[in-house]
Amino acid sequence: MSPDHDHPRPALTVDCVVFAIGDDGLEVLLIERDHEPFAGSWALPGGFVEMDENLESAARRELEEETGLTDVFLEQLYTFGATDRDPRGRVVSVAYYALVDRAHAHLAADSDAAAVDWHSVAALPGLAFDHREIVAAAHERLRGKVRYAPLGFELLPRHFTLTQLQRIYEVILDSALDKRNFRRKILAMGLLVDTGKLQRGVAHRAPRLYRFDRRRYKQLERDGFSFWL
Amino acid sequence: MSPDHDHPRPALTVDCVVFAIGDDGLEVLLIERDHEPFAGSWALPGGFVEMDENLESAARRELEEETGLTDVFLEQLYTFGATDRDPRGRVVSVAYYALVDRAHAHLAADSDAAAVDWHSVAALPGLAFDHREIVAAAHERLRGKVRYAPLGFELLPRHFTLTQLQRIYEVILDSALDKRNFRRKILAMGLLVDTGKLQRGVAHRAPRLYRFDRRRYKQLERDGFSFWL
DNA sequence: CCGTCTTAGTGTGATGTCTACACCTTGCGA
DNA sequence: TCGCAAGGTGTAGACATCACACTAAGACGG
Repeated sequence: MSPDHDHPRPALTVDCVVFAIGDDGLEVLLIERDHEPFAGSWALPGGFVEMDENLESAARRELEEETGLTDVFLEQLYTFGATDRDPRGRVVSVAYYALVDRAHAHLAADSDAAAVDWHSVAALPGLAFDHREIVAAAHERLRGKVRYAPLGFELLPRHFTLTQLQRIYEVILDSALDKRNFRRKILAMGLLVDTGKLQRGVAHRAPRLYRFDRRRYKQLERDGFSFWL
Repeated sequence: MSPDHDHPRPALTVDCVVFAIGDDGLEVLLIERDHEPFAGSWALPGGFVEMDENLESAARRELEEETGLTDVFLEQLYTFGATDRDPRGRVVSVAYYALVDRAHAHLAADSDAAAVDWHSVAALPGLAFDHREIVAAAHERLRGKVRYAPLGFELLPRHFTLTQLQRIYEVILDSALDKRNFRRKILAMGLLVDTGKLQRGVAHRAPRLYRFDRRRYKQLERDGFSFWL
């Protein structure tokens, strides 16, 4: 029994805005489209939702198929449904954004795409569909949410230095932060654990490595604590 | 040319969580369903998206058809797509939340609904589909966002007293606020204009009426100001 | 092995923000 | 005109934020 058997339905897709921090600041993962429409253009990884999978599963599946990425931080962003956003007809797209550690994200282009690559958010190429608008919405969400949710850690490896973490915030918030104030504040939250290890192989004094204590964060959150940078 | 002509599509609906402040605190507008599934249950106003309307238009249309409400503050909340959320088959729903002034919202039940009425969020009846989950998500969004966006004003008439405004925040944040501190802070933002009028017909000293200066807010926002309560 | 280079790591004082708190004023209605 | 109920107002102490500069340690090259 169909809910509206005599009723035409929009097609439903998911799209993923994958962010990472690179040498050029904030970057987004794009694929080069192989097929029409917009063959040859860069676009967000994504595709049609299957009938037997929920939306987040569809986003994760498409992401893995088109870029090789798995086990990433992924959160629903917004649903885009302008009637003219796809030249093929009515297509509504549920957009997600993901955060990954660029250095540890090993990419694998898929048959549907000619290429997969990182692009600086500050200098995007022309994008297919309304994908530029989707990236802009994701960027804004990231800027807003990074201050009150522990998102920064998702862009780093499990063990990281405070300087690396500070750089994440400086890139996302697009402003310089004071080293001493930053360290004091972030350590005062009690969410970072000193692993006791030092970063090796750098041509200067070796910095301490920390990790984010997710368990403790969830605990504190339940008790009414809120992350604030 | 269909984007996926041989591909089955989920049905697509919109649902609206309409909030207002009533005597019992935060309230939500529900309709009593006339038809199966869930005939007789309370549910959120909503319905199927037409092929030639965008998502927000669909939400506004359904809201007007089922409750009579027009010109409300409306913002997209989240898209719910669990495969089993509708017993009729695969239905994905884009949820919106709306804020209205309960005193000035004149309701008109529609043919699709046996009744339309306000219900305290603290004591909801059993709801159809996953609508309880949707209300919970909307409630959480409202609690979070009311602190950094000027949403409170949407729940009041154009002209309001500071005590009315304070009550809005107390109800939503579920905590008592200090009168002097609240007034100082909210007036310091420079977003309220004293209309020069007084509220009449109350059995005590007549309070001043203010209005929210939307134009000035947009101006300040562009200049990097951010609302904060 | 010594010097140089580069980033790590650390404390304080001044300034602004937040919090807690109590009383007089005003308008209405009895 | 008296009582009632909410309106409207200031200050001091605690706390958080900001600006700011030097020494420490490790790597590398000569």
